[in-house]
Amino acid sequence: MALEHAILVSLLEQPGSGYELARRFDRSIGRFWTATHQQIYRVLRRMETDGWIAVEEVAQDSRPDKKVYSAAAPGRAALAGWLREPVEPETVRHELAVKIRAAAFDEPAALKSLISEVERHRESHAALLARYLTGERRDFPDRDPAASSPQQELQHVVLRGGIEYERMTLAWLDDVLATLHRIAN
Amino acid sequence: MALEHAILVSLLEQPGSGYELARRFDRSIGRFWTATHQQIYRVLRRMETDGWIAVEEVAQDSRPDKKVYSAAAPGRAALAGWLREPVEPETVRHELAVKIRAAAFDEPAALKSLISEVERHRESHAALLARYLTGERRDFPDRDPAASSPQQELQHVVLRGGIEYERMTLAWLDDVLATLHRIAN
DNA sequence: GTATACATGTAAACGGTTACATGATTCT
DNA sequence: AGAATCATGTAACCGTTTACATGTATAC
Repeated sequence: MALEHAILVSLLEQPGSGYELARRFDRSIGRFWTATHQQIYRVLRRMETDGWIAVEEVAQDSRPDKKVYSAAAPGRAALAGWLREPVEPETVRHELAVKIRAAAFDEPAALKSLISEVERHRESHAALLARYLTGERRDFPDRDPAASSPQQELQHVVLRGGIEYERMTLAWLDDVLATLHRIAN
Repeated sequence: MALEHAILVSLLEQPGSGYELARRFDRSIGRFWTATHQQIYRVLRRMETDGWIAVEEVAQDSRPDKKVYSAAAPGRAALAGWLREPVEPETVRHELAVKIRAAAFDEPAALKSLISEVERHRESHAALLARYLTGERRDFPDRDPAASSPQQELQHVVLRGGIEYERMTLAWLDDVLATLHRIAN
Protein backbone atom coordinates (compact mmCIF):
# COMPACT_ATOMS: atom_id res chain seq x y z
CA MET A 1 0.00 0.00 0.00
CA ALA A 2 1.23 3.43 -0.86
CA LEU A 3 -1.71 5.72 -0.10
CA GLU A 4 -0.09 6.68 3.21
CA HIS A 5 3.13 7.43 1.36
CA ALA A 6 1.45 9.43 -1.37
CA ILE A 7 -0.30 11.48 1.33
CA LEU A 8 3.00 12.01 3.16
CA VAL A 9 4.68 13.26 -0.01
CA SER A 10 1.79 15.61 -0.65
CA LEU A 11 1.89 16.95 2.92
CA LEU A 12 5.66 17.42 2.71
CA GLU A 13 5.22 19.39 -0.48
CA GLN A 14 2.47 21.42 1.20
CA PRO A 15 0.52 20.88 4.46
CA GLY A 16 -3.25 20.76 4.05
CA SER A 17 -6.63 19.46 5.17
CA GLY A 18 -8.27 16.20 4.13
CA TYR A 19 -10.46 18.13 1.77
CA GLU A 20 -7.49 19.85 0.15
CA LEU A 21 -5.72 16.51 -0.19
CA ALA A 22 -8.79 15.05 -1.88
CA ARG A 23 -8.65 17.89 -4.40
CA ARG A 24 -4.97 17.31 -5.04
CA PHE A 25 -5.70 13.63 -5.60
CA ASP A 26 -8.29 14.70 -8.16
CA ARG A 27 -5.78 16.92 -9.88
CA SER A 28 -2.02 16.50 -9.83
CA ILE A 29 -1.38 13.46 -7.64
CA GLY A 30 -4.27 11.63 -9.30
CA ARG A 31 -1.95 11.28 -12.27
CA PHE A 32 -0.19 8.42 -10.48
CA TRP A 33 -2.31 7.62 -7.46
CA THR A 34 -6.05 7.92 -7.00
CA ALA A 35 -8.02 8.19 -3.77
CA THR A 36 -11.45 9.39 -2.72
CA HIS A 37 -12.07 11.66 0.25
CA GLN A 38 -13.44 8.72 2.27
CA GLN A 39 -10.19 6.83 1.91
CA ILE A 40 -8.15 9.92 2.65
CA TYR A 41 -10.02 10.75 5.87
CA ARG A 42 -9.71 7.18 7.06
CA VAL A 43 -5.99 6.99 6.39
CA LEU A 44 -5.38 10.45 7.89
CA ARG A 45 -6.96 9.33 11.16
CA ARG A 46 -4.80 6.23 11.24
CA MET A 47 -1.66 8.19 10.42
CA GLU A 48 -2.47 10.71 13.16
CA THR A 49 -2.95 7.87 15.67
CA ASP A 50 0.40 6.44 14.63
CA GLY A 51 2.07 9.83 15.04
CA TRP A 52 3.06 10.07 11.39
CA ILE A 53 1.39 13.44 10.95
CA ALA A 54 0.59 16.46 13.14
CA VAL A 55 -2.77 18.25 13.14
CA GLU A 56 -3.61 21.85 13.70
CA GLU A 57 -7.23 22.89 13.93
CA VAL A 58 -7.77 26.07 11.99
CA ALA A 59 -10.89 28.19 12.50
CA GLN A 60 -12.01 30.04 9.40
CA ASP A 61 -14.41 32.92 8.79
CA SER A 62 -17.36 32.11 6.56
CA ARG A 63 -16.12 28.58 6.07
CA PRO A 64 -16.16 25.40 8.14
CA ASP A 65 -13.21 24.83 10.43
CA LYS A 66 -10.56 22.60 9.01
CA LYS A 67 -7.81 20.35 10.31
CA VAL A 68 -4.50 21.13 8.69
CA TYR A 69 -2.17 18.14 8.63
CA SER A 70 1.59 18.15 8.21
CA ALA A 71 4.17 15.40 8.09
CA ALA A 72 5.85 14.63 11.44
CA ALA A 73 9.26 13.07 12.04
CA PRO A 74 7.97 9.47 12.39
CA GLY A 75 6.12 9.92 9.11
CA ARG A 76 9.29 11.09 7.38
CA ALA A 77 11.09 8.07 8.83
CA ALA A 78 8.36 5.73 7.59
CA LEU A 79 8.60 7.30 4.15
CA ALA A 80 12.38 6.92 4.15
CA GLY A 81 12.03 3.25 5.09
CA TRP A 82 9.49 2.65 2.36
CA LEU A 83 11.73 4.38 -0.20
CA ARG A 84 14.40 1.76 0.52
CA GLU A 85 12.05 -1.19 0.03
CA PRO A 86 11.72 -2.51 -3.51
CA VAL A 87 8.34 -2.03 -5.20
CA GLU A 88 6.91 -4.59 -7.56
CA PRO A 89 5.99 -3.54 -11.09
CA GLU A 90 2.42 -2.27 -11.09
CA THR A 91 -0.42 -4.60 -11.99
CA VAL A 92 -2.25 -3.30 -15.02
CA ARG A 93 -6.03 -3.09 -15.41
CA HIS A 94 -7.08 -2.04 -18.85
CA GLU A 95 -10.77 -2.66 -19.46
CA LEU A 96 -10.69 -1.13 -22.92
CA ALA A 97 -8.18 -3.76 -24.04
CA VAL A 98 -10.48 -6.52 -22.74
CA LYS A 99 -13.33 -4.98 -24.73
CA ILE A 100 -11.28 -4.78 -27.90
CA ARG A 101 -10.48 -8.48 -27.74
CA ALA A 102 -14.09 -9.23 -26.76
CA ALA A 103 -15.35 -7.48 -29.90
CA ALA A 104 -14.15 -10.45 -31.97
CA PHE A 105 -16.93 -12.56 -30.44
CA ASP A 106 -19.84 -10.19 -30.85
CA GLU A 107 -21.98 -9.22 -33.83
CA PRO A 108 -20.43 -6.73 -36.26
CA ALA A 109 -22.85 -4.09 -34.94
CA ALA A 110 -20.96 -4.14 -31.64
CA LEU A 111 -17.98 -2.62 -33.42
CA LYS A 112 -19.95 0.60 -33.92
CA SER A 113 -20.54 1.02 -30.21
CA LEU A 114 -16.93 0.16 -29.46
CA ILE A 115 -15.72 2.75 -31.97
CA SER A 116 -17.78 5.42 -30.21
CA GLU A 117 -16.35 4.40 -26.90
CA VAL A 118 -12.77 4.47 -28.15
CA GLU A 119 -13.44 7.93 -29.57
CA ARG A 120 -14.73 9.08 -26.19
CA HIS A 121 -11.58 7.78 -24.53
CA ARG A 122 -9.47 9.46 -27.18
CA GLU A 123 -11.09 12.80 -26.43
CA SER A 124 -10.61 12.46 -22.70
CA HIS A 125 -6.94 11.54 -23.14
CA ALA A 126 -6.46 14.49 -25.50
CA ALA A 127 -8.02 16.80 -22.92
CA LEU A 128 -5.78 15.41 -20.19
CA LEU A 129 -2.68 15.88 -22.35
CA ALA A 130 -3.68 19.49 -22.98
CA ARG A 131 -4.07 20.03 -19.22
CA TYR A 132 -0.67 18.50 -18.51
CA LEU A 133 0.98 20.68 -21.15
CA THR A 134 -0.65 23.80 -19.77
CA GLY A 135 0.48 22.83 -16.29
CA GLU A 136 3.98 22.20 -17.54
CA ARG A 137 4.24 25.65 -19.15
CA ARG A 138 2.89 27.22 -15.96
CA ASP A 139 4.95 25.31 -13.38
CA PHE A 140 8.17 24.65 -15.29
CA PRO A 141 8.74 27.60 -17.64
CA ASP A 142 12.47 27.32 -17.14
CA ARG A 143 14.38 25.76 -20.01
CA ASP A 144 17.50 25.04 -18.00
CA PRO A 145 16.88 22.16 -15.63
CA ALA A 146 19.89 23.13 -13.52
CA ALA A 147 18.02 26.28 -12.54
CA SER A 148 15.35 24.24 -10.72
CA SER A 149 15.42 22.73 -7.27
CA PRO A 150 15.66 18.94 -6.95
CA GLN A 151 12.04 18.92 -5.81
CA GLN A 152 10.94 20.74 -8.96
CA GLU A 153 13.07 18.55 -11.17
CA LEU A 154 11.54 15.41 -9.69
CA GLN A 155 8.01 16.77 -10.02
CA HIS A 156 8.79 17.70 -13.60
CA VAL A 157 10.14 14.29 -14.58
CA VAL A 158 7.00 12.65 -13.18
CA LEU A 159 4.88 15.09 -15.16
CA ARG A 160 6.86 14.32 -18.31
CA GLY A 161 5.98 10.66 -17.69
CA GLY A 162 2.30 11.60 -17.64
CA ILE A 163 2.68 13.61 -20.83
CA GLU A 164 4.46 10.80 -22.67
CA TYR A 165 1.91 8.29 -21.43
CA GLU A 166 -0.93 10.38 -22.85
CA ARG A 167 0.86 10.91 -26.17
CA MET A 168 1.51 7.18 -26.49
CA THR A 169 -2.10 6.40 -25.57
CA LEU A 170 -3.45 8.84 -28.16
CA ALA A 171 -1.32 7.30 -30.89
CA TRP A 172 -2.42 3.82 -29.85
CA LEU A 173 -6.10 4.77 -29.77
CA ASP A 174 -5.70 6.07 -33.34
CA ASP A 175 -4.24 2.70 -34.25
CA VAL A 176 -7.19 0.98 -32.55
CA LEU A 177 -9.68 3.17 -34.43
CA ALA A 178 -8.02 2.47 -37.76
CA THR A 179 -8.10 -1.26 -37.00
CA LEU A 180 -11.76 -1.20 -35.96
CA HIS A 181 -12.73 0.73 -39.09
CA ARG A 182 -10.83 -1.71 -41.28
CA ILE A 183 -12.66 -4.65 -39.69
CA ALA A 184 -16.05 -2.95 -39.89
CA ASN A 185 -15.77 -2.62 -43.66
CA MET B 1 -15.48 -5.38 -12.61
CA ALA B 2 -14.15 -7.08 -15.68
CA LEU B 3 -12.49 -10.24 -14.41
CA GLU B 4 -15.53 -12.26 -15.48
CA HIS B 5 -15.36 -10.64 -18.87
CA ALA B 6 -11.65 -11.17 -19.26
CA ILE B 7 -12.17 -14.85 -18.41
CA LEU B 8 -15.02 -15.10 -20.91
CA VAL B 9 -12.88 -13.63 -23.67
CA SER B 10 -10.10 -16.03 -22.82
CA LEU B 11 -12.48 -19.03 -22.84
CA LEU B 12 -13.97 -17.90 -26.14
CA GLU B 13 -10.49 -17.70 -27.63
CA GLN B 14 -9.74 -21.14 -26.19
CA PRO B 15 -11.56 -23.31 -23.58
CA GLY B 16 -9.45 -24.33 -20.61
CA SER B 17 -9.16 -25.21 -16.92
CA GLY B 18 -8.76 -22.79 -14.03
CA TYR B 19 -5.11 -23.65 -13.90
CA GLU B 20 -4.64 -22.94 -17.60
CA LEU B 21 -6.47 -19.64 -17.24
CA ALA B 22 -4.18 -18.68 -14.37
CA ARG B 23 -1.19 -19.31 -16.63
CA ARG B 24 -2.71 -17.21 -19.40
CA PHE B 25 -3.26 -14.41 -16.88
CA ASP B 26 0.43 -14.69 -16.02
CA ARG B 27 1.35 -14.45 -19.66
CA SER B 28 -0.66 -12.83 -22.42
CA ILE B 29 -3.82 -11.59 -20.72
CA GLY B 30 -1.77 -10.33 -17.78
CA ARG B 31 -0.70 -7.57 -20.13
CA PHE B 32 -4.02 -5.82 -19.51
CA TRP B 33 -5.67 -7.69 -16.67
CA THR B 34 -4.10 -9.51 -13.74
CA ALA B 35 -5.60 -12.24 -11.57
CA THR B 36 -4.32 -14.93 -9.25
CA HIS B 37 -5.52 -18.51 -9.33
CA GLN B 38 -7.56 -17.95 -6.14
CA GLN B 39 -9.57 -15.21 -7.80
CA ILE B 40 -9.99 -17.22 -10.96
CA TYR B 41 -11.31 -20.35 -9.21
CA ARG B 42 -13.77 -18.30 -7.18
CA VAL B 43 -15.09 -16.43 -10.21
CA LEU B 44 -15.27 -19.63 -12.28
CA ARG B 45 -17.50 -21.22 -9.66
CA ARG B 46 -19.79 -18.19 -9.63
CA MET B 47 -19.93 -18.08 -13.42
CA GLU B 48 -20.76 -21.77 -13.55
CA THR B 49 -23.56 -21.30 -11.01
CA ASP B 50 -24.92 -18.46 -13.15
CA GLY B 51 -24.77 -20.60 -16.27
CA TRP B 52 -22.27 -18.35 -18.02
CA ILE B 53 -19.87 -21.19 -18.64
CA ALA B 54 -20.08 -24.95 -19.19
CA VAL B 55 -17.80 -27.46 -17.51
CA GLU B 56 -16.48 -30.74 -18.70
CA GLU B 57 -14.51 -32.93 -16.31
CA VAL B 58 -11.54 -34.38 -18.11
CA ALA B 59 -9.65 -37.34 -16.68
CA GLN B 60 -5.97 -37.37 -17.55
CA ASP B 61 -3.29 -40.02 -17.35
CA SER B 62 -0.40 -39.23 -15.09
CA ARG B 63 -1.88 -35.86 -14.22
CA PRO B 64 -4.68 -34.66 -11.93
CA ASP B 65 -8.12 -34.50 -13.46
CA LYS B 66 -9.13 -31.09 -14.65
CA LYS B 67 -12.33 -29.18 -15.28
CA VAL B 68 -12.36 -27.68 -18.73
CA TYR B 69 -14.56 -24.61 -18.96
CA SER B 70 -16.04 -23.05 -22.06
CA ALA B 71 -18.23 -20.01 -22.63
CA ALA B 72 -21.99 -20.73 -22.78
CA ALA B 73 -24.69 -18.72 -24.50
CA PRO B 74 -25.68 -16.70 -21.37
CA GLY B 75 -22.02 -15.84 -20.89
CA ARG B 76 -21.76 -14.58 -24.45
CA ALA B 77 -24.90 -12.52 -23.88
CA ALA B 78 -23.47 -11.06 -20.67
CA LEU B 79 -20.28 -10.17 -22.52
CA ALA B 80 -22.27 -8.52 -25.31
CA GLY B 81 -24.22 -6.46 -22.75
CA TRP B 82 -21.02 -5.38 -21.02
CA LEU B 83 -19.47 -4.40 -24.35
CA ARG B 84 -22.28 -1.91 -24.83
CA GLU B 85 -21.82 -0.30 -21.42
CA PRO B 86 -19.36 2.57 -21.19
CA VAL B 87 -16.21 1.96 -19.15
CA GLU B 88 -14.58 4.64 -17.10
CA PRO B 89 -10.96 5.55 -17.78
CA GLU B 90 -8.73 3.33 -15.65
CA THR B 91 -7.47 4.59 -12.32
CA VAL B 92 -3.72 4.67 -12.27
CA ARG B 93 -1.49 3.36 -9.46
CA HIS B 94 2.12 4.12 -10.05
CA GLU B 95 4.23 3.56 -6.94
CA LEU B 96 7.50 4.40 -8.66
CA ALA B 97 6.22 7.91 -9.41
CA VAL B 98 5.32 8.38 -5.73
CA LYS B 99 8.84 7.29 -4.81
CA ILE B 100 10.43 9.68 -7.26
CA ARG B 101 8.59 12.62 -5.77
CA ALA B 102 9.31 11.30 -2.27
CA ALA B 103 13.06 11.32 -2.98
CA ALA B 104 13.04 15.11 -2.70
CA PHE B 105 12.43 14.78 1.03
CA ASP B 106 15.03 12.18 1.89
CA GLU B 107 18.78 12.34 2.36
CA PRO B 108 20.87 12.44 -0.82
CA ALA B 109 21.94 8.84 -0.10
CA ALA B 110 18.38 7.73 -0.80
CA LEU B 111 18.89 8.73 -4.44
CA LYS B 112 21.40 5.91 -4.83
CA SER B 113 18.90 3.30 -3.73
CA LEU B 114 16.24 4.84 -5.95
CA ILE B 115 18.56 4.79 -8.95
CA SER B 116 19.16 1.06 -8.42
CA GLU B 117 15.46 0.48 -8.21
CA VAL B 118 14.72 2.44 -11.37
CA GLU B 119 17.43 0.45 -13.12
CA ARG B 120 15.80 -2.79 -12.00
CA HIS B 121 12.46 -1.59 -13.37
CA ARG B 122 14.16 -0.58 -16.59
CA GLU B 123 15.57 -4.06 -17.02
CA SER B 124 12.26 -5.74 -16.34
CA HIS B 125 10.47 -3.48 -18.84
CA ALA B 126 13.18 -4.14 -21.43
CA ALA B 127 12.74 -7.89 -20.91
CA LEU B 128 8.97 -7.58 -21.26
CA LEU B 129 9.35 -5.58 -24.47
CA ALA B 130 11.64 -8.26 -25.86
CA ARG B 131 9.05 -10.93 -25.00
CA TYR B 132 6.28 -8.95 -26.67
CA LEU B 133 8.34 -8.47 -29.82
CA THR B 134 9.20 -12.16 -29.96
CA GLY B 135 5.52 -13.00 -29.50
CA GLU B 136 4.58 -10.56 -32.23
CA ARG B 137 6.96 -12.11 -34.74
CA ARG B 138 5.68 -15.56 -33.80
CA ASP B 139 1.94 -14.86 -33.79
CA PHE B 140 1.63 -12.13 -36.40
CA PRO B 141 4.26 -12.79 -39.05
CA ASP B 142 1.95 -11.49 -41.75
CA ARG B 143 2.72 -8.01 -43.02
CA ASP B 144 -0.65 -7.48 -44.65
CA PRO B 145 -3.29 -6.91 -41.96
CA ALA B 146 -6.07 -7.75 -44.42
CA ALA B 147 -4.76 -11.30 -44.49
CA SER B 148 -5.62 -11.80 -40.79
CA SER B 149 -8.94 -12.64 -39.20
CA PRO B 150 -10.71 -9.91 -37.19
CA GLN B 151 -9.84 -11.86 -34.04
CA GLN B 152 -6.14 -11.82 -34.92
CA GLU B 153 -6.23 -8.17 -35.89
CA LEU B 154 -7.80 -7.24 -32.56
CA GLN B 155 -5.31 -9.33 -30.60
CA HIS B 156 -2.54 -7.71 -32.58
CA VAL B 157 -3.65 -4.14 -31.94
CA VAL B 158 -3.84 -4.86 -28.20
CA LEU B 159 -0.33 -6.32 -28.35
CA ARG B 160 0.90 -3.25 -30.23
CA GLY B 161 -0.48 -1.21 -27.32
CA GLY B 162 1.62 -3.25 -24.92
CA ILE B 163 4.69 -2.81 -27.09
CA GLU B 164 4.25 0.96 -27.34
CA TYR B 165 3.62 1.19 -23.61
CA GLU B 166 6.89 -0.59 -22.87
CA ARG B 167 8.82 1.54 -25.35
CA MET B 168 7.41 4.71 -23.84
CA THR B 169 8.16 3.48 -20.33
CA LEU B 170 11.77 2.63 -21.23
CA ALA B 171 12.31 6.09 -22.67
CA TRP B 172 10.77 7.67 -19.59
CA LEU B 173 12.87 5.58 -17.19
CA ASP B 174 15.96 6.79 -19.08
CA ASP B 175 14.75 10.34 -18.54
CA VAL B 176 14.22 9.55 -14.82
CA LEU B 177 17.71 8.08 -14.52
CA ALA B 178 19.29 11.10 -16.21
CA THR B 179 17.38 13.41 -13.86
CA LEU B 180 18.36 11.42 -10.75
CA HIS B 181 22.02 11.40 -11.80
CA ARG B 182 21.93 15.14 -12.42
CA ILE B 183 20.52 15.76 -8.94
CA ALA B 184 22.95 13.35 -7.28
CA ASN B 185 25.92 15.38 -8.55
C1' DG C 1 16.35 -36.01 -3.40
C1' DT C 2 14.80 -31.58 -4.92
C1' DA C 3 12.52 -28.57 -7.78
C1' DT C 4 9.07 -27.66 -11.01
C1' DA C 5 4.67 -28.31 -13.32
C1' DC C 6 -0.02 -29.72 -12.97
C1' DA C 7 -4.47 -29.06 -10.52
C1' DT C 8 -7.85 -27.15 -7.11
C1' DG C 9 -9.21 -25.26 -3.30
C1' DT C 10 -10.24 -22.43 1.93
C1' DA C 11 -9.85 -18.47 5.10
C1' DA C 12 -8.51 -14.15 6.89
C1' DA C 13 -7.16 -9.58 6.28
C1' DC C 14 -7.00 -5.54 3.82
C1' DG C 15 -8.03 -1.87 0.67
C1' DG C 16 -11.15 0.50 -2.29
C1' DT C 17 -15.82 1.82 -3.87
C1' DT C 18 -20.42 3.35 -3.25
C1' DA C 19 -24.13 5.14 -0.73
C1' DC C 20 -25.64 7.89 2.84
C1' DA C 21 -25.32 12.01 5.93
C1' DT C 22 -24.83 16.93 7.48
C1' DG C 23 -24.35 21.80 7.22
C1' DA C 24 -22.60 26.57 5.98
C1' DT C 25 -21.46 29.87 2.35
C1' DT C 26 -20.95 31.84 -2.22
C1' DC C 27 -22.18 32.45 -6.94
C1' DT C 28 -25.53 32.70 -10.81
C1' DA D 1 -34.08 29.27 -5.89
C1' DG D 2 -30.61 26.14 -7.12
C1' DA D 3 -25.93 24.75 -7.91
C1' DA D 4 -21.28 24.61 -6.59
C1' DT D 5 -17.68 24.86 -3.11
C1' DC D 6 -15.93 24.03 1.39
C1' DA D 7 -15.47 20.60 5.08
C1' DT D 8 -15.82 16.08 7.48
C1' DG D 9 -17.47 12.00 8.40
C1' DT D 10 -20.11 6.64 8.89
C1' DA D 11 -21.38 2.09 7.13
C1' DA D 12 -21.84 -1.65 4.07
C1' DC D 13 -20.16 -4.08 0.47
C1' DC D 14 -17.05 -5.94 -2.72
C1' DG D 15 -12.77 -7.26 -4.78
C1' DT D 16 -7.93 -8.30 -4.13
C1' DT D 17 -4.04 -10.08 -1.77
C1' DT D 18 -1.70 -13.23 1.14
C1' DA D 19 -1.23 -17.29 3.68
C1' DC D 20 -2.40 -21.88 4.23
C1' DA D 21 -3.51 -26.57 2.36
C1' DT D 22 -3.11 -30.94 -0.44
C1' DG D 23 -1.53 -34.28 -3.72
C1' DT D 24 0.55 -36.42 -8.17
C1' DA D 25 4.01 -36.69 -11.82
C1' DT D 26 8.03 -35.43 -14.27
C1' DA D 27 12.67 -33.71 -14.89
C1' DC D 28 17.29 -32.88 -13.24
